[in-house]
Amino acid sequence: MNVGKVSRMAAEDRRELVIQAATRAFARGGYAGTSTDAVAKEAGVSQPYVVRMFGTKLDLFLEVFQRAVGRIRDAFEAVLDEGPFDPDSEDDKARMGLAYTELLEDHDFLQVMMHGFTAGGVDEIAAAARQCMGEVFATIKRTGWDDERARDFVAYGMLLNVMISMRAPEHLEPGHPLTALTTCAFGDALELLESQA
Amino acid sequence: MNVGKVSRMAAEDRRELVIQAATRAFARGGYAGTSTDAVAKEAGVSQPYVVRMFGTKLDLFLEVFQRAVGRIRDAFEAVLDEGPFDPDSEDDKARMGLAYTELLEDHDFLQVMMHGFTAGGVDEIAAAARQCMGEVFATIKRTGWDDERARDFVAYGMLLNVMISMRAPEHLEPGHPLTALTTCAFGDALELLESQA
DNA sequence: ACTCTAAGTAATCGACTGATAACATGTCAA
DNA sequence: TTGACATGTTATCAGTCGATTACTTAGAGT
Repeated sequence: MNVGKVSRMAAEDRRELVIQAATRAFARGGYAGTSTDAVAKEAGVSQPYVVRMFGTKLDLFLEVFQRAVGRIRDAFEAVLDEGPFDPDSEDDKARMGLAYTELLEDHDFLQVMMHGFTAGGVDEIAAAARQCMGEVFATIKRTGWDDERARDFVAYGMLLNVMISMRAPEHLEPGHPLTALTTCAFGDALELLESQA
Repeated sequence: MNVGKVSRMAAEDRRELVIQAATRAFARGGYAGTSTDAVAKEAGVSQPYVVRMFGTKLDLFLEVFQRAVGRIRDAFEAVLDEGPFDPDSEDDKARMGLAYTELLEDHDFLQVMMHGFTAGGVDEIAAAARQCMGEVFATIKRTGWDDERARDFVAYGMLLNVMISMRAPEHLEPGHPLTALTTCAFGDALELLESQA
């Protein structure tokens, strides 16, 4: 009987698969709230295999977290690399915003990112969060924006992250005060989000 | 031998004491990362007593979370209640900002708030987060600001919360990209924060 | 002084957690 | 074909978790 039997796979491919499963799992429960067994079940492998592949649960989370933030940084860098960027152009600013908006489709890694940012109680996670946030800010500064403008851009992104983490776009009750904030914050991107809630 | 013996106390007072201890504990570890025993030790009572006082750990967290957000809402309401508020006045806007800045001294309840906002994986916490965020937004709207201005105000607050959660103000390394963001985001309030790090 | 209620603890439970060790097997090179 | 290594699993463990039960005792009211 080999029902459900997992076919063998190159370790590197399997690792990739587990990281993506872990992203989904950690997105839901955060670092402390997600067991290595939950990750294993999500990935369709055994729990000890997950642990042995990454050493410890903390190492796994750090890898998942750094990838999540890296994906955002890459999206910004792609915009900056695709041609000259005018710091005074509203169009170019919109291009940066759009790059982020497109990422909103995948809730998982945004939530992982927020879990990492708020896990100040675990020293190694907090240190990684500061490092990653610094890198993202450095990338955004490549626009030529001054500190204040870059700061406001990051702040707006944080608002979107928080709203997604509390699943506001999936709960647009008419008349609820939060609905005004949600529609105002997400704008056109809202339809994009509803379709896959 | 009655060393360390806790003197009796009215249940209401003890409850208040446990809630404050729980705020400190949850600020560090979040909901999933904090045991009821950790709360009990912080409060100086036994673990079963903590559980029986609040029913479940979830009920305790919800109470702590709602108090934390309520404290912010109250700070804003105090500004709005102290006299007429001109939505076009930069001074009045600064008064709202200052109300928040003053709260930054207590990291604990800000971190609890962020843990609640990002705990989307626990339905009841996410629902409470949406409710509380909606109330805060409704309060801010009492300024007379339009949605966009209120949204930007909230966004800025979220950035500060995130920076505090990752303990950026305590790690101002010269040359690190994050340092620019931190100094730019906190401004004068930074000295206030360093002194009690 | 006595009693009765409310404040608080000790003991304990089954479930779960991350991690380790031992074992099994598919697959590729020779 | 066969052997050896990489890919996986099963079994297991000590520690921790939230919660329940049963017990203790301080202290207000009479």
